[in-house]
Amino acid sequence: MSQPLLFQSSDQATERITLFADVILPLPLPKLYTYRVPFDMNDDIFVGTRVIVQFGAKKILSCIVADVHETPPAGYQAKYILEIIDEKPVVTPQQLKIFNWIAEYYMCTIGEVINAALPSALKLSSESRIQLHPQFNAEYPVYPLSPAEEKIVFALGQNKTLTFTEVGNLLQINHFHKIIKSLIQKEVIIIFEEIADKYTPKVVKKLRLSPNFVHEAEMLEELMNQLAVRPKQLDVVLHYLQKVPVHQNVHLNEKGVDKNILTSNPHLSLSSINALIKKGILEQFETIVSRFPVDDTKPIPAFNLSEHQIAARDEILNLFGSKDIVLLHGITGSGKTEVYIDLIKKAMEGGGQVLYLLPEIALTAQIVTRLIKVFGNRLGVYHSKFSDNERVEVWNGILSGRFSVVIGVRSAIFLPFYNLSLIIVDEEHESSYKQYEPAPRYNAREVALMLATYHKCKTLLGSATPAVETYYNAKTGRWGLVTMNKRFGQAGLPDIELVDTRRESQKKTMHSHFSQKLLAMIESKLKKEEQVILFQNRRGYAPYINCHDCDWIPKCKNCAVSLSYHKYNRELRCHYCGYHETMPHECPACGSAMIKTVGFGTEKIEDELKLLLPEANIQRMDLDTTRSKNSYQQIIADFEANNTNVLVGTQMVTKGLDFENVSLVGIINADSIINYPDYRAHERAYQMFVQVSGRAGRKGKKGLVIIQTGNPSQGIFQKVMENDYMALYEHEIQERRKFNFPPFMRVIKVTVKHVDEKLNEQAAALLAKEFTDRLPNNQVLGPEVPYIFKIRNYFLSEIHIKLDREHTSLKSAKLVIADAINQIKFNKDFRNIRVVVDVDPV
DNA sequence: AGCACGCCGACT
DNA sequence: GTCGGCGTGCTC
Repeated sequence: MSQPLLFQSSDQATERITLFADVILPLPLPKLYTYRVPFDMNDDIFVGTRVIVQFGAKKILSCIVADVHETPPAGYQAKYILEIIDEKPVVTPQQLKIFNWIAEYYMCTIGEVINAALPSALKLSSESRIQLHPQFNAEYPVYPLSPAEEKIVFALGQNKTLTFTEVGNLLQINHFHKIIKSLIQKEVIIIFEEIADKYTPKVVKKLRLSPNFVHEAEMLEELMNQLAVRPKQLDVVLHYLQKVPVHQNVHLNEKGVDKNILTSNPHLSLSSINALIKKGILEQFETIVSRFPVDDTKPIPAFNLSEHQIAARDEILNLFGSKDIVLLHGITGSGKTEVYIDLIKKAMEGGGQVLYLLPEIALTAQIVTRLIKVFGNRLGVYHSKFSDNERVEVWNGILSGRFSVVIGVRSAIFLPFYNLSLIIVDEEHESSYKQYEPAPRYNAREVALMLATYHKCKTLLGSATPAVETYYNAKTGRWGLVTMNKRFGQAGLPDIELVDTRRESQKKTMHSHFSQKLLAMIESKLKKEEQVILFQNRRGYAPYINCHDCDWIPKCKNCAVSLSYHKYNRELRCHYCGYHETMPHECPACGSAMIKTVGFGTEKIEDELKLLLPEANIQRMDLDTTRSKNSYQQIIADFEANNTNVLVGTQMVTKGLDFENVSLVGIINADSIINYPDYRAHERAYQMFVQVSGRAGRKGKKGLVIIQTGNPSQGIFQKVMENDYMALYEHEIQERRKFNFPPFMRVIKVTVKHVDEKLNEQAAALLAKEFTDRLPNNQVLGPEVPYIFKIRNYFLSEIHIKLDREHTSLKSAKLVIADAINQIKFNKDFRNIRVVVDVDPV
């Protein structure tokens, strides 16, 4: 790693060079801002450190130093940097390069990238607070105060300072701004900005013997004699000495013992412990500890790779000799994870860092536990459900070299690696690697590849069902390709059976959403005490409800969608903006009580199955049941412990989980997965079917998959049942070529939003025309009104630009697009349009 | 992104 | 006649 630039050595400090720093503010601003470095900070300012500046009239913010130079800005007076937060950079030079690349490639600002990249505890921002005016005398106010003002003055007397939100809570009203204004005028209070450090280290209370008793052996002995009359206290000291053998090594006493080890011991009395502290025999102190417990005792256990795994690993290593990127195409259950682990070990032996990316829903406790067993405390985990303090510790742990492997979700690509030697992108085809809202709309897989080129390291992409673009690159020889098509262990691939729900409906053998066949199989598996997973790719109870008499359908008032019915709280809810209302008892349009639900989600499946199989223990796992960290763990633990017989869920049940006792997987409604208006619909459906099927029958037992569909003759099922990825790929790549989709063209989606439908339409049409005129060698499609044409009261139009790389440079095309968008805002009718650019949308 | 300045409707 | 709505423009 290159060292942070020292711009001036301390012995030259007397020369008083005037320095300026260009900083990146964590805001969507198009450029950097230049601040002046106070002379006394000249020796401490480095690229990548955080500094505190005032931005605007009052806001105080932390930002990242991107450059330090001696060029005074022209045309304005630079403000001074107020403070330098970090002694050493928290952002590495490689990161700044990558961040700039992301901003350019995904057409957003560097500030937006920084904002997404830094854990929020590293982003400090001031908050306005009020306190009493130093000259204010509560006994003799100069001006009379209103009751509300009195209340604030009283609270300030107690609390010294208040934030605006605290004032709001205190007065129980929203319009408190004028009250504050009035208090300032009356010179009762003053406003100031306070910036608080958000990262709080974890502190534990510890106990040790007072130094008096350990310096000399006699003292300790004497203490024991003294305590002979206090057997309970003696007991505590003896326990302490057992944990900390001070008599063997005096220096052990310094580190003491965790207080709760003594206090939580049921054989020791709390009051005796406190008495010893009071008497000064024990001394209490605090230390800062890691949130990731250090455990050096675990050796890296050896495990044996199978013949096929060794072959795959060697092939990958061999290909890395000539290629920087290798695709590992391994069927579900072929044991890709062990290959990854082996490669990670090898990379670590060379002293490099490793990044192992997984999609959010695949980063489960199961995989983490497995990796901890191998890598112990050298493994950092970066997950969105982690607290901010934990994220900061991972961030710092990488900077300090404590962690050399990180397993993480897409945002882990932002971490401050300085010496990557391997990146693994598992489930490479997953669309959740792409962030859609807010900017940066990046794809972590693509950023990972760029990260690898900056670090000159290798990338391994892994999937059972690679994205068509990825496979194309591998097949054409640009990237390496390694295939694993044997399942690890004895188990073969599961049997897959189709059930024609349309025919069963005609025969009247459907039990609501369950075919005769599926229901019978569930019952038979449960009888054998085996477990079942049911997959339904839609949460809630029903996607909409409908009045039987007048056809009324409740719609969201902010979005062009019908409201989904959630039964557990009798609520109608919009999945786009969160708007919700209670489920009406009768139709508000005609008064009829005949309201029926249409379609179904996981909640309804769970509900109906409980009626059909009252004996079975059924659990549901979807976004609604896993909102909190523990609920997710609980559902998994219950299923693992066999307390649950049937698990009903969305995509969440399909990834990262291995359950040994699952012998049946049911896909309730395959058609809802296939019939999607998108060029990737088939690819995605195939990936999902294969992924779900992979949950059936691991470890020796052959599993069964039942797919329910109203149209079993569709070609995709044949490919799924025969596990024929190649057929899927060949079909898809031809379609892509024929209709000019990636990888043959680059797609940029431009969405125009406006509260006024007409203006939105006009602006989009104008923009599309501008694109067409200025990008003559490329295809501009639209504007089109999307299926959901209004979200959060904004009307939408979409323009798709397909860039032909043969004729246009991506870079210049993006400049043209950005310029056209800026141009259109000069027209004052269109000043209020919002334009969202999505590069490589998924 | 905030925040301040600035011009048009419903209240004392 | 004022308060206060949020449109618009700026922040080194």
